[in-house]
Amino acid sequence: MPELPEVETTAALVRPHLEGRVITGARASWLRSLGGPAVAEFEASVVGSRIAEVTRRAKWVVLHLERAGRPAGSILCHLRMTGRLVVDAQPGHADREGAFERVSLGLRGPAGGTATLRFLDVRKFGRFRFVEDHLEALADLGPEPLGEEFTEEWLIRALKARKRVLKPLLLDQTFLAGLGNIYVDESLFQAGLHPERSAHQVPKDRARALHGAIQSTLRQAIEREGSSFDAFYRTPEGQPGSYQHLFRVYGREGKPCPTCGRPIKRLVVAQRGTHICTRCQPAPRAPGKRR
DNA sequence: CCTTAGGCCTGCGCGC
DNA sequence: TGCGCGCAGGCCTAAG
Repeated sequence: MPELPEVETTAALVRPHLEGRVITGARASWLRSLGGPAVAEFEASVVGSRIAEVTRRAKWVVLHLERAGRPAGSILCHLRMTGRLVVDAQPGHADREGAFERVSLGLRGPAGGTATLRFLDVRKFGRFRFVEDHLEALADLGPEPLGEEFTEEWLIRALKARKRVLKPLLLDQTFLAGLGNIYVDESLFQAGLHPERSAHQVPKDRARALHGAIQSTLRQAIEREGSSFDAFYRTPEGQPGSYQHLFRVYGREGKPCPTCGRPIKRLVVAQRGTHICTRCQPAPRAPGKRR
């Protein structure tokens, strides 16, 4: 559950269980998840801090920490492919999911109640790390697609300035932060753009369409709490998101295009499975080839 | 600057 | 049923 809408959903769902609680302990069973430091070092950085606020930036969940009312660094969590955050009211019950726990934090509430934040991650690509300065750590990210900076004019100029293939550019988090494979495919379809077009050749009206497509796709996905494919990967509350039912092209190879009825094609662009309607998203003219 | 291949990991579904 | 293969929502690195 790893693109912007799924991360937004995750942050919203853990927020009420985390804000205001104090970290009383830390454990890690997969060291790479911590992204560098040893467990003891990580523990020393976070234990005793209070989680003041839970926010999202791009595909990162940010736990803002405080000590004695002053900022004391952040925990940055990236779910990558299979990461999940769950909060248990009762610490440490060993169920099926327990096997995939990589990091956990013991928590104490203002009223004294305890809980456990668990970072679960089947494939171990995700990260759960402490940083002193989250702004510095995330400085390379591009604008938020639902933020103020991301305007039609910004996108028109930004596309014009880049000589890159459209899909990998949209997946590049330093260009625009938060899109992944699913929402890029869905947005390009909605905008009528072929994923292999050159960014600088996208006409203004298509760029405007893309801007609208990205925002509406993400907003609708957030409304439906993201996309969930199988029974295992779910929101922290155990409920699947439902946006997958609204996919127009992603994962729909061979099924009819919702607009024209032609079968959806699957191709590989920049090593990523890519889904398009060849009629609604016409291919770019091959270089050197006329009419 | 850009692009591609490989690596990181595990589990699932498919065809044989 | 079992086995090998290809696939997966991400992203970093090295090399061309």
